Amino acid sequence: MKLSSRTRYGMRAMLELALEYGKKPLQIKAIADREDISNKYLEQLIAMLKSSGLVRSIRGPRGGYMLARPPAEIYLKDIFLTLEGPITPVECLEHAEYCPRCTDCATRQIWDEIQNAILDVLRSRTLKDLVDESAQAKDAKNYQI
Amino acid sequence: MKLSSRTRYGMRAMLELALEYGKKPLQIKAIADREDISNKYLEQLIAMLKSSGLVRSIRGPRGGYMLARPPAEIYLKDIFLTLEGPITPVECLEHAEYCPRCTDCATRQIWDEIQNAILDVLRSRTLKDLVDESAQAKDAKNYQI
DNA sequence: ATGTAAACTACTATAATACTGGGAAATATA
DNA sequence: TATATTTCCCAGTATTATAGTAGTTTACAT
Repeated sequence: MKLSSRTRYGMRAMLELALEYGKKPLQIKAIADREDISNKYLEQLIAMLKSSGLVRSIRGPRGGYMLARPPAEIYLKDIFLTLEGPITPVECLEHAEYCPRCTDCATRQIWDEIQNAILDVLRSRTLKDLVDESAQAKDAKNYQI
Repeated sequence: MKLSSRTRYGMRAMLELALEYGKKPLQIKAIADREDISNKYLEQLIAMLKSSGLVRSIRGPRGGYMLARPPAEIYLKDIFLTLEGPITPVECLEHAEYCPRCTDCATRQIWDEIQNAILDVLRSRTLKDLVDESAQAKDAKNYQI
């Protein structure tokens, strides 16, 4: 039950874009450097986020990427689903054709609950929440010094 | 975010054992047949469950497997953790050494919440709950006919 | 003694992940 | 218009985990 690097990297990249929202476009290289992610790999992840409509891009010099909408309108669920794919612990949750195993149904309920528990977390938060938390964390750090 | 077959099979096998609790030991072959799981593969899964103390065995003819405790005392969390390993979406949740990425902290909170959401479901249920649900499902089916 | 069933060890195919590399297309700037 | 910059697109690869298979040994009820 580990998260793929795809999703971890992608989520962090989206947070970087959110922190820069309203300013100049952010280049792959800049994000990759800040987040210590392989340039080329990140490029592919951003492509996924772009094709799902979460990110826009500008080509050429001074180009880069930016969020397609304000951070407050981008739910973590959308980022997650784009990168990690559908959250379906078990096949028969999506394709509920005839289930030959009677004992499977009882376990299936559990997988269903888990799926919903995960989705609840991801639906309750937007990128703005992450931005705010980042700012708070930074403040707390500064006070410590 | 898919569940491994290991965990799906294992959970179903445990439910079979729970349904048979207090009766005669259940053989690998019987479970594998009922749940349509590879004999040899299931053998390995049961071995994991045995070494984590959830299952006992009797060798030789008329032997087989049985739950080590009553179904009501076996939490799904224990089965899950045995088969799926620790639920750690992100490394730094377990090994919280110095985290070099400030933006990672905000995302980390999310992974932590997800982890807890999953654990809450798995801690709230025992095998007995699954047995009861199975019985109910069977009843409902009989009424329909 | 015989057959049954668990226990142990080792091997293997497949698929997904996490990359790397090369070039083509767009575009701001000089 | 030339050039440098940056996205875009396509293809290849190493590593790893998963989901098995196979064969042999050990325990034990009859």
